[in-house]
Amino acid sequence: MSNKQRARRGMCYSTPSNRSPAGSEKVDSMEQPRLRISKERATIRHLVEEKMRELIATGHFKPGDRLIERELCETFDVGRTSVREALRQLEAEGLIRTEPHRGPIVTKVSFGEARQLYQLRALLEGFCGAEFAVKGTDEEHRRLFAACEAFAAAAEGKAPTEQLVARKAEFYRCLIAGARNIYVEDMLTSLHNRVSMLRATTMTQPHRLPKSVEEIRDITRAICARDADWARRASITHVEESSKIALQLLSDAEVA
Amino acid sequence: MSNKQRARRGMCYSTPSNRSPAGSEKVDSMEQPRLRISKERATIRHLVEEKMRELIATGHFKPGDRLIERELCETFDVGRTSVREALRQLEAEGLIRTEPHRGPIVTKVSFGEARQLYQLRALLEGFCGAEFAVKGTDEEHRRLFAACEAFAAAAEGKAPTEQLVARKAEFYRCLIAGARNIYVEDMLTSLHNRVSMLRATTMTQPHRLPKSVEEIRDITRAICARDADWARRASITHVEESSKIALQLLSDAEVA
DNA sequence: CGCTGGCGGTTTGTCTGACAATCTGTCATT
DNA sequence: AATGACAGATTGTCAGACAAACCGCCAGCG
Repeated sequence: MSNKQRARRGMCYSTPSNRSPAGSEKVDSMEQPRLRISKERATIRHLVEEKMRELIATGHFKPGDRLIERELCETFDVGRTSVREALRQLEAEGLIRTEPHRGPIVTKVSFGEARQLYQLRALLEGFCGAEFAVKGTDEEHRRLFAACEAFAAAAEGKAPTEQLVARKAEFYRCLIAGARNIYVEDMLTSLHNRVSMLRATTMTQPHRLPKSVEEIRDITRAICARDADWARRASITHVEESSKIALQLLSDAEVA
Repeated sequence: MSNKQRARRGMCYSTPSNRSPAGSEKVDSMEQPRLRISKERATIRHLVEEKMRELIATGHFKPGDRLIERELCETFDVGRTSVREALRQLEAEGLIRTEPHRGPIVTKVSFGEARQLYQLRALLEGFCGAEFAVKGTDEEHRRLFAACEAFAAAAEGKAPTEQLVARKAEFYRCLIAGARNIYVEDMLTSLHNRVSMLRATTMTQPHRLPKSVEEIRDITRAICARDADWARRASITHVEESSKIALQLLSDAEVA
């Protein structure tokens, strides 16, 4: 029960310890053309946070589930402090909801709310597309194009779902970054987190993949052509198309 | 130093305890025509949260200031637990920023970021305006109109700044609610919090008031006329106009 | 038979005290 | 003057404690 704890304590909350067994060569020397070594948030609370986000996104915790502090402490083998602070963060992100004195539950997104979610997402991604088209550097355009093709290749090559999700996430990272607006970035990331929660309940439907690929290619083409209006429309269309399917599945699920 | 603490503890964080001394009759029977008794978030961390939000918005804590846990504990006379959890919330809202082992500081918004902030705000408020115009009920329109006139009256009657701010906030509450989109609501609220932080550093400039009133009236007129496009443009214009002034002041302040 | 009210178990909200890890500024050493 | 080490301050985290609120259950009462 507590020997793991003992083990961890003493060396305390140091994540990056003994991950590279022998030396510390490749850790932080030459690498990173950018400024600052990778930020590597190593606090326990951040790890818990991230883990829980993942568990919610993958459906391990389902909407409506109660999250009991003590259980979480045992699961992650950390103290209540860290768990509670992570919960506050997730609460602010909207992934969980806390009723005073009843504890946190995974947020349940109703049909109407899902529609609102997609509506806002369309607005913001349309904005990103348009801004990217206008302000993006050639380098960013190249990167977007590469991400797009990587996703397409994975989709056409019947890659495992997990990889598809990763590639698509990468594409979005590029797209969102292109807007050069940190607030939009934050908010879209938050929205995407909630969408993946939805997706976990509705499951993905593979038959939309080809269309999805085509839509994403269209967005990419529009942006690379620096056509703001086309890019906006293409981005919006993509969100609307996927929202159609998702909402359909959701309403089915809600009845059942 | 700690007798206040002692005093509060023992009866602990019970706000409504022994308010009715003898019996427990009147506790929860008839009252509240609305559904649910007022939510009354009585947890300490919420109070701390709110207080700190206010202190940041009013400029008592200025961008760049370090917030030291122990000091906050003493200031509010609460434990570290509550303070830290409140900090996590504010961090997620973007009002403060925490560097892993250096503690939280009030977020500093650069000129470029401020521009991004206003840009996004224009997008979202334009959306609200348009949606409100289309979907708003007559009742909501009436309420918006009332809020608008209340603000105008306060502005023209040289009311104290505090009241002006309150009235304008009320107007925005109506406007934002009209979009019937909880996500937009959350995000705009968050953006507004950050804007008030900016405003605290740049101060308000009274000579813009008449124009501001006119812009808000225009928004209201457009919405009540159910003209979505007009409403969007009017909302965007209002944000852009105030952003001009704010950015001007900000760039002055940044040099100094 | 249905409702009321009390009882106990569970969980949260909060405080305290402790300690390692990290950061920062200062000061002595070279 | 640059460097490096030490001390003080602050955060990150844990464990333990306890009041308050919630929840389900069961008995008693009309």
